[in-house]
This record gives sequence, C-alpha cells and structure tokens, in this order.
Amino acid sequence: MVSQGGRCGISNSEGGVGHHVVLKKGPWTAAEDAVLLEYVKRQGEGNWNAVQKNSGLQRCGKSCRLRWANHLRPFLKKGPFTPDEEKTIIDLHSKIGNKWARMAAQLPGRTDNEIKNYWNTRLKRRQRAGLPVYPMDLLQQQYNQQHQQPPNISVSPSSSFASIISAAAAASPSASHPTFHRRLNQNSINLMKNCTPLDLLNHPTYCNNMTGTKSIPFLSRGLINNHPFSFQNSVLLNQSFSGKSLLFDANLGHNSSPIPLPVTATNTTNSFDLMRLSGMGTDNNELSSIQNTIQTSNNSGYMESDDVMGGASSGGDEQCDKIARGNSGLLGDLLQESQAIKRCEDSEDKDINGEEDGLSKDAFQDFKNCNIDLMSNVPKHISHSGLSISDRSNIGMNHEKAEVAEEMNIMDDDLMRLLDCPSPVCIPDWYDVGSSTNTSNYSSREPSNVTPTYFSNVKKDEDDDWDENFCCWNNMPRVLNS
DNA sequence: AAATGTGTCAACCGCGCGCTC
DNA sequence: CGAGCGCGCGGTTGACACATT
Repeated sequence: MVSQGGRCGISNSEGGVGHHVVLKKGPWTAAEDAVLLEYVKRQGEGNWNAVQKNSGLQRCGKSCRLRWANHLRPFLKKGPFTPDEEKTIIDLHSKIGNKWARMAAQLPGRTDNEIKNYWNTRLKRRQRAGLPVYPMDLLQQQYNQQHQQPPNISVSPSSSFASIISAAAAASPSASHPTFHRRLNQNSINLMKNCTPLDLLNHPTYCNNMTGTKSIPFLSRGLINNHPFSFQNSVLLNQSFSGKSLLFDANLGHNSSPIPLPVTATNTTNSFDLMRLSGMGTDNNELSSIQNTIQTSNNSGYMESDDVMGGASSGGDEQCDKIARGNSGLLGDLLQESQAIKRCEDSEDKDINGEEDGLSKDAFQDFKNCNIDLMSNVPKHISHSGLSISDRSNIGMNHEKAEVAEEMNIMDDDLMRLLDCPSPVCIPDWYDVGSSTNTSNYSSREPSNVTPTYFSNVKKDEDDDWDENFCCWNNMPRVLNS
C-alpha cells in the first residue's frame, strides 16, 4: 500500500543528501507525525529538506512541508466548511480563480488543499447537475457593483429567443452579461463574420458544461438559422452531449478543419482547443478546468471593437489572440468585458446597419465564400427556408435590425421543428421549487412558463446555493448510477 | 451480498519562482 | 549571468468509505 522509494520532486539528493536514502511515500503514520512535530517544535518551520537529515524521518522535504501545512500545524480547522466559508470560497474563486493558496489565506485554519478539494467536488457536482458554477446572484451582484445600477433587461415575453437565452443563462455564467440578450441577435451576425463555423459550433457557450444533457444551452435559434453550418450540426449537438462525438459529418467539407473531429462535450473542449487543432489558435492560456467551463462570449462578436482589447482588428491570429486573452473565465474578466462592450455599443450599432466594422473585408469575404461552399453540402430538405445563399449571407449585414430579427424569428420556428428540439434546456425535476421531495430523478423535462425577464428567469439558479428553498449544492442528490 | 459508482481526503508530481553561490 | 537549490502552488491520482443497484 505505502510505496517506497519515491523521488519526491526533484531528486533524492535534495538538501545536499548525496547518499541514496529510500524515502517513504504514502500515508503518514502517527510516529512520523510525532517526529515531524517534534522537529518543527525545535527547529521551526522551513528548511524542510533538512528534516530528513536531522530527524531521521524518511520523508522528503516536500512531503514534510505538506504534512505540516495540511495536518500538523496548529489552529487548523477540521470538519466541513461552514456556509460562510463556502460563500467566501465561491466569491473568492469568482475573483481570483484557482488560487487556492490565496484563498486559504483568507480562510483562517483552512488549507489550500482543503479548499481545492472542496471546489473540485462542488464543481463536479454542479456540472453534473447542469448548474452554473457561480450562483447567479453573485454574478448579478458583481455586475451591479461594476455598473453602479441594476441591469435593466427587458425582453418580449413572446420571444422564443428570450426563453432560450434565459434558460441558457442557467447553464452558463457567460450569459450573465445583462446586455447579452439584446446584443446576441446583433452579435450572431458579427459572430458569423469573426468565427469559422468550427469555432462557432464549438463555442464553449454552446457546448460547454451541459454534460449529460441533450440540449443546446446557449444557441440562439436565429443564429442557427443564419449559420449554414449549424443545420447538420445542430442535430449533432442535440444528440451528443454525453460523451464523445464527431463534430462534423465527414461530407461537410470544411477544408480548414480536420474532419471528423473527435469532440468531448465536457468542459475540456472549447473553441480554443479546436482553434489550436485547426492551426488557428495562439498559445494555450493554461486555463483551469473551471475556467474552461465559463468561457466568455468573447468570440460572439464582442471582441470586434478595438476598445475591448486595445488592439487593431486584423483578423486571423490576432483575432484569436484577442479571444484567448479574454478567456480567463473569471468574473472580473466578464465584467470588464461587459464594460468594454458598453463602451463600443454605439459603434457596433452602426456596424449592424451596414457601416464599416472592425473586421477586414477580406476576412469576411473568405467566410462568405466558405458559407457558399458549405451550403452546397447542406441537404435540400434542410435549406428550405426559401432564402438563397446570397440572401443568407446578407442577412444582417445590410438590413435594418428589425428586419433581421423578424427573419430570424420566422426561421427559428422552422428550424426548431426540423431539429425536433423540444426544450432548450433540460431541467431536472428536483430543480423545481417546491418539488424538493423528488431528489432522485434527473430526467429532463421542458421548462414551464419561461418568464421574459432575464434575471427573474434565472432566479432559481442565482439562489440555488443560498436560498433554503432551493437546492444547496451540497444538498444536491447524488448522481444515480446509470 | 456483491458489484459498481461517487464523494472525500490525503498525498504525490511537475512546474515555476526566488534566492544564493 | 547561469546553475543549483529550496520552496510553494496547482493539478492529478489513489485509497477508502459510503451509497446505490
């Protein structure tokens, strides 16, 4: 059980111990603890590599430090985290990410390891449940702090689009951006200009953390309709969220991506991974797993303004670089982004109306050509909307916004019928307020009566951790064996 | 009762940073 | 200036307990 002879980090000769000492690994015994305790009492903390030399303990310095820090040092708190501590952790994580040591510094008596374990467990559980990583009240609260006033979101009650976005918000903190609703229709157009279809379909906001569910958590139906790639792949998206799948049909003919691409519908796959796969991306940002799950909507066209990232738009790698730089997934970044978006809203509104935008015309033309190529591969029964290819390519580019929206709505309905997409988001039964008695059924059902207002609709989620009426994460039902 | 899945905890590992020589 | 070393951090893994089928 307890392995012997570990090299424990760099080498066995750490700390100048030249002779080969077989260092013990595995669980510590009480005797070893006592030796270490005694040693630290005499010598103090630090100089851990000297412990083995001076105390005879057959543990490497690293192991000693870890044991001391996590178990032996005084004033360590043991036992489960208190609600306050949990709240603090979540709040801190939203601000600083996986900086466990820094979090531990804010939580007296708690170790980074403890916090890390707690977070990973929590994350796993929430991902399984299809819940956002952060409670929505936290997102809103931080947004409000940034903007000094509550968001004023109003979406038509009749808008199916709104229902999708609202439901999607429950699954993705990216959607917490209060201007997201209004802008997504606009940005679906810009998105088409800025992203390859591959990126679009694999944008993490579309296929991020809904493992185990069969839905398109973030997909605008208008966007689907206006993106020729999505006809086939929306079906795929609808089917393949519980494991590996093929991204494209082999006959789809996107010549810039390896086809077929194996894709896992977990948090580990995102558009940036795929950009790298297809040679588009820049360096890896070394994202944490959690951060991968909460990609911002950056390549939803938000990054077009130079104002956002302070550079000139030139397409290609630089575009990707911009995207990647805004890819921390931290709330702070999301909020910064929202501010930047606010600043450049006016100029983008002009873009929608046909004025020059930040994207090079060549890049746009490339994408347009690509669309045409792909449309030729779309089965006729799918491209039934009556629009010509050029019509599709022109959608949103030079029309009035109202016309675009109307066209989207018409096509939305057609497409949703085609896709046989009964529900934008699957909601477990136990998720419902007042039906907490059923804690063992994860079967999906259609969301009832989606309310129009964005934040009110995600109320369930924003309180899910804290409101006693809702399902506290650590009171969630265990995931049943399949 | 056995098999399997999940959660929790503890420990290890690799990497990077800062210091010293 | 660069190599070696000590240390801390974050990611990952393994063991065990418990729950579920």
